[in-house]
Amino acid sequence: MPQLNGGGGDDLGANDEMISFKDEGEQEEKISENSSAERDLADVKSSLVNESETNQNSSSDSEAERRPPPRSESFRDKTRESLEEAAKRQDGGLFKSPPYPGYPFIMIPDLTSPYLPNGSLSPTARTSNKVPVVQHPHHVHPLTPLITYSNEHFTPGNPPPHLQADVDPKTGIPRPPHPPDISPYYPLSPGTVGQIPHPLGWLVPQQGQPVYPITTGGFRHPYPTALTVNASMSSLLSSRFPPHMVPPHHSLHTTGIPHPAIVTPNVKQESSHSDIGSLNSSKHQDAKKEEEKKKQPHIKKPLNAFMLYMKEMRAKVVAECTLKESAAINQILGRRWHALSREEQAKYYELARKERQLHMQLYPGWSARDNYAGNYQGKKKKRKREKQAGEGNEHREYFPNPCLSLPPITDLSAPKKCRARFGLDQQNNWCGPCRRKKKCIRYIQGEGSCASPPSSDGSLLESPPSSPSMISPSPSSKESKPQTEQMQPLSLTMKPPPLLSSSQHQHLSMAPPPPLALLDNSGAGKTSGSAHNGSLDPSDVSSSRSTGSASSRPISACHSHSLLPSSAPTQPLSLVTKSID
DNA sequence: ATCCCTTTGAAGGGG
DNA sequence: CCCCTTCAAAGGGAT
Repeated sequence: MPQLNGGGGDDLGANDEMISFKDEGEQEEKISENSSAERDLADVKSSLVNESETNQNSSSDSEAERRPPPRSESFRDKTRESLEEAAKRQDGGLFKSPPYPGYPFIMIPDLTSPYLPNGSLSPTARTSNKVPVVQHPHHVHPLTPLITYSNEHFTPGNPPPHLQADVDPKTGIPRPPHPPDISPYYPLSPGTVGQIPHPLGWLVPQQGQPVYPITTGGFRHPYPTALTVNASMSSLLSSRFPPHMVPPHHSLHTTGIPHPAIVTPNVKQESSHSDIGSLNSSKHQDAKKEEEKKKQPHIKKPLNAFMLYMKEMRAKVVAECTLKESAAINQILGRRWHALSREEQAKYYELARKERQLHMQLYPGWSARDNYAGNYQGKKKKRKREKQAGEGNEHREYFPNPCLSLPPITDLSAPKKCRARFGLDQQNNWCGPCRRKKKCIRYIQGEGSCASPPSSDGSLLESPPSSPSMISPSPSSKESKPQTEQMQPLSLTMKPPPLLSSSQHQHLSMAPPPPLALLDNSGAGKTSGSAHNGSLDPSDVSSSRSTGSASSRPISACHSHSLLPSSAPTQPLSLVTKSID
């Protein structure tokens, strides 16, 4: 470890990644210290971090490791600290047993450089060289092991015992998180059919062997830590790097398997067409081809935590709600996301972090900007959503789904956050916090329409969790969170549907009360709330995005009516939707 | 055939 | 530094 900075950082350590969780990254560190929640988080993270990392550290000298975004680094360092602590606390140490069930083995690849961008080794070679660590029982691509994410999915063969659980009872085959539904995070271009539809499929070194499998339940596997990642990355680099993007050395290995993130722009068969094309056009086409060549395949952005979560959960939601419309589903997912416990979210954040890291390594030169409309051929135009000022939101009640059955809150009276109410165009009218992407004062306070009735609306079922931050005044409360996971499903499940009314209540009842959250609330306000753990506080997050949340969220409707006690008022209710009444 | 919708998070750019 | 915009997934709906 590069220096753990010692103890100093314990607390902070936890935070680092937390940033993601926190809405603004504000403060809180201090507060959090005490909170057990933090610890939990820290633990989680620690768990996430693989020991290997520590090992790596030793090797850390290599810059490669550091290469990763500063953030990550900081994160690591911090995490390490936290990790260490956690380790002490938990196992006493290393993850003797995998923190997460899914974690089959620990890889301890040799970081030394192979992967480094500079490095030019062939993956295989590297792996071979490297530290053995545990290998996957079955035939896994050598590289695969490197990535600890989860093996489950891939393992065609037999999953490790602990993994068994994930195995689909029916088939007996280890199943991917959400079976059929989930598509690889990075869909491959049509041509690449062979690829595995695994959420993190693109990580898979070779077909069938996804590197980052996601478990159904959520990512239960410990994330390998940078180490593994690096290793995996290196392998990936060598194997998948798009030539153009790849530094010379990397180009060496081309499996030919496109990285999920890489999408060939509509390219599709144009090239072939061109071939076919008449001579006349040949010139033209040639030109085109060349251009295309120039144009690099479209490399997609790495998925963020929420996107990963969506991928994983979408199928469930669809099944539960029978909805198909993505917009509606996404709303639900958004709520569920907020409902997730910190731990759960942490998993996704961690995973996302890794993805970003990997992505960076794979495509060093890539910039999100590259994907902006027009920057690459594939993309057509940007969708600009300029919703006209006020209008947009208000009306927009996009609510197709019965599950969501809540009445769209179309009318003005409906409480909305400034962004929703006024729209982007009229930001002048927004309250300060909204402008800053913070919690809407008006909305919360209840000024005008903003005020909150919404909170009341039961929609909160899920929300409770969402606002955990608010809620939990006491650290202990945090612990309660776990429920959320279980709960989640409930919340959404509305199958009965459309007419849930009575049933809804039931669900509601089932739904986890907002246990955590409500209490604390705002006072602490965002600061405090979020603060405690920093990162995870969903509420903050939501708040940050004043946008939609405030506005009606039909979804919640699914369940119901509000459980929330008025107590919560201060909180942003972002999640709350209008009650059916 | 495209874009929109919807969600959260990340990143880039402008002021 | 703050804020805004765009994109990532996804699939029905709208244009």
